Amino acid sequence: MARRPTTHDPFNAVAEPKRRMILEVMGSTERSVNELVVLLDWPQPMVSKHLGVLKKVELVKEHRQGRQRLYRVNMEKLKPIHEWVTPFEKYWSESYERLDEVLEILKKKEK
Amino acid sequence: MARRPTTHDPFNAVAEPKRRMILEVMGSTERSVNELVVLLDWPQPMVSKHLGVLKKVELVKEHRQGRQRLYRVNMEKLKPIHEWVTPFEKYWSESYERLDEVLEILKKKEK
DNA sequence: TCATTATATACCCATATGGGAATATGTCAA
DNA sequence: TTGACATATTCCCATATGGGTATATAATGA
Repeated sequence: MARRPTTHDPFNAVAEPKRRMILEVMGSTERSVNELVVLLDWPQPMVSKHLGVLKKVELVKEHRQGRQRLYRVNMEKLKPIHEWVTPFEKYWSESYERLDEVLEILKKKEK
Repeated sequence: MARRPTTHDPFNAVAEPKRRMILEVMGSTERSVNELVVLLDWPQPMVSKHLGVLKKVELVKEHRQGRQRLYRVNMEKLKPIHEWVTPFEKYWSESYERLDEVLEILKKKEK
């Protein structure tokens, strides 16, 4: 089996920095493709293609309006990423690092 | 340019579910390769190869001890992922969704 | 030295990638 | 109908992937 496609899930879709930038730039605002092209200063096909990936994993919702297509971030689909990474957060503090050392020392003393 | 290598950064490394599982299983505990092989019930080369990727992006630290190699999660490298996804969190609550609708209605009324 | 244990590496292959350029589709307005 | 605008799609290619199997490296103990 090869690497899983970028369209397989949000984790893969978001591994590409350009797609993260799109989500950042959009924020909570609905944007047309052209607005994004201007804001990001990328070629239009590039924006469309990345939006296509984001749409397939439902990280963005598309809404047609005349000849424009308006996109907005679907925050729900970012939840799993947040929920996966958050449990590790409790080990980040320096105090925890020190606690860890203390426990190691105590372990050795027990012997 | 092709897709960026899995070893390019933690975002790419963690896009693979098996590598996320390794980090979950390790938690805050130092583990030898064989312990992981037993805990995960995967072929040993598979574990080693995924650990190799995680090591290259420094998501794990390696510590040799006799013929064993002990690995532990390097929580620091997970921070950027947490920090990237967290700002979107404020838009997750239902109340915000409703607020958004209210604002849309107000906008229409202005016209 | 040799056998054993612990781990890493090499080889194979089908598959998707992202960028660029060109072109297609779709929708409006006159 | 025709042209202009907005967006999507197609074609190209070098490159890395993850799984499986086999083998290499490294460290230990007898």
